[in-house]
Amino acid sequence: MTIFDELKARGLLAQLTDEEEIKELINNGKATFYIGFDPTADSLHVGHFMALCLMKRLQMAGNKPIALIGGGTGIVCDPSGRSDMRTMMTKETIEHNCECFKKQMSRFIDFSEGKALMVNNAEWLLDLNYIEFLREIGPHFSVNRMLTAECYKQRMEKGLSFLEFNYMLMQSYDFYELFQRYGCNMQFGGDDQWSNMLGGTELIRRKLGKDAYAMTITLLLNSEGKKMGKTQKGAVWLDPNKTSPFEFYQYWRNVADADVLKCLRMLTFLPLEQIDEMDQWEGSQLNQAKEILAFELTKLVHGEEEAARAQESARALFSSGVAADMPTTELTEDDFTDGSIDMISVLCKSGLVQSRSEGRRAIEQGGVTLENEKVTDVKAAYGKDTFAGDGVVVKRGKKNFRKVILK
RNA sequence: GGAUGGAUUCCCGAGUGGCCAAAGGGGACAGACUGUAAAUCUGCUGCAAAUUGCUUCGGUGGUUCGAAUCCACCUCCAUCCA
Repeated sequence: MTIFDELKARGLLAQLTDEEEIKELINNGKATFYIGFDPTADSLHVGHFMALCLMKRLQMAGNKPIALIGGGTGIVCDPSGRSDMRTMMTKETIEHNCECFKKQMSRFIDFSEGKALMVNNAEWLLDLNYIEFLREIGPHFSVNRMLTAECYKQRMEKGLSFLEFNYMLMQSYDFYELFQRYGCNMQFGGDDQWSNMLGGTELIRRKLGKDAYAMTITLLLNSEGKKMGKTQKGAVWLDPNKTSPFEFYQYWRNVADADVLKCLRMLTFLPLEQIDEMDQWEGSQLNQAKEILAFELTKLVHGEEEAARAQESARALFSSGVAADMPTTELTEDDFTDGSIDMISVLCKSGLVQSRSEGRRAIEQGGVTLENEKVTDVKAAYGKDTFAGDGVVVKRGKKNFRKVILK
């Protein structure tokens, strides 16, 4: 199976400028392609993960990836797919974020011996001269055309600043620069980037009379049509300090039935035949598929050892309610008044609840257990001996565990 | 620069002097049912020393016994005109 057919079979491809040409290029390892990453946070998240996988897949097929970090574009905001304006970040923050991105990406992509490149568009964007830019690039963009682009259309309702409006020009200019500097002939990106990407290929054609290609990756949406990789706490990060391997594992372990197969296809490197086989599974058997998904992804991001640990913890927690390896909170002598501590304080200390009110509520609703015993009294209090030795397991709801131990 | 409309709790959105910690919906959280899924049902959703008290309706000041609500100024947003 060629790389192109595989990408297609995995459902990764959304829109392409020229299917035949692109097929030819990537199947023969002749593509030098880039994907842009906006440094909006100090860690990559699941949304970027798919792009990284794609880069890896194409690299394995002999193509050369360029990871473009938006150190320059990050200063303005991309209006695509968002309904309000992003808050502006300081240059220092952006630089810091770029550094973090670099480290994380090196884990996935082989940057040795020029097999891949990482560049920052701050290099050429920051020193641009406004008048020159207008003169060189401005004439090639029609405002009328731009306004018909879906991403701007939506923002016309809510308001769109000139700053954001320029994002397309900058992204197009990036492609133009990369084409000239590194012979970059293809751009990949999220499906919401389509119009920005087309801007680039057109700019190259108009300025240089050469062909360049663009291809978008299907956005990873769940069955409800929402972007995956988001939780109420925010994004699911690839940085283990921001999202622990266990939480990361649990996120995938808990995806809806309807989404498992799609995730397996799009995100893992498991052979398609194996995935097709799982497609036959039904009902509770799908639970196994979820375990596989969670394990595979955790392995890719955090390594096999961490993945195995997360899996073991999860299995133990959900079967017996105890696991060797789980988040632990240490209590000190000071936490005890008159030799005891009340349950609500324990919940707060362990971070299982945000406030005492929330803790009270959780107990009232029967959502709190200590060593698998339901806590029914809001005022329940415990002595030091309860937490001595190996400590106790405190549970809030079904999926929030914490070991609490006396130091 | 001018005119008009607007800013309410995580989000949408009602409230136009006291009965307002603020309707309704969404989301989140907890319980039941399950398979760590979905759907459904129930509860719950500012904080705390918890039948009470404290802080919150863009910001600052004012009127009033009493303000999310009235007045003044300011900030931001949208629409129209230039």
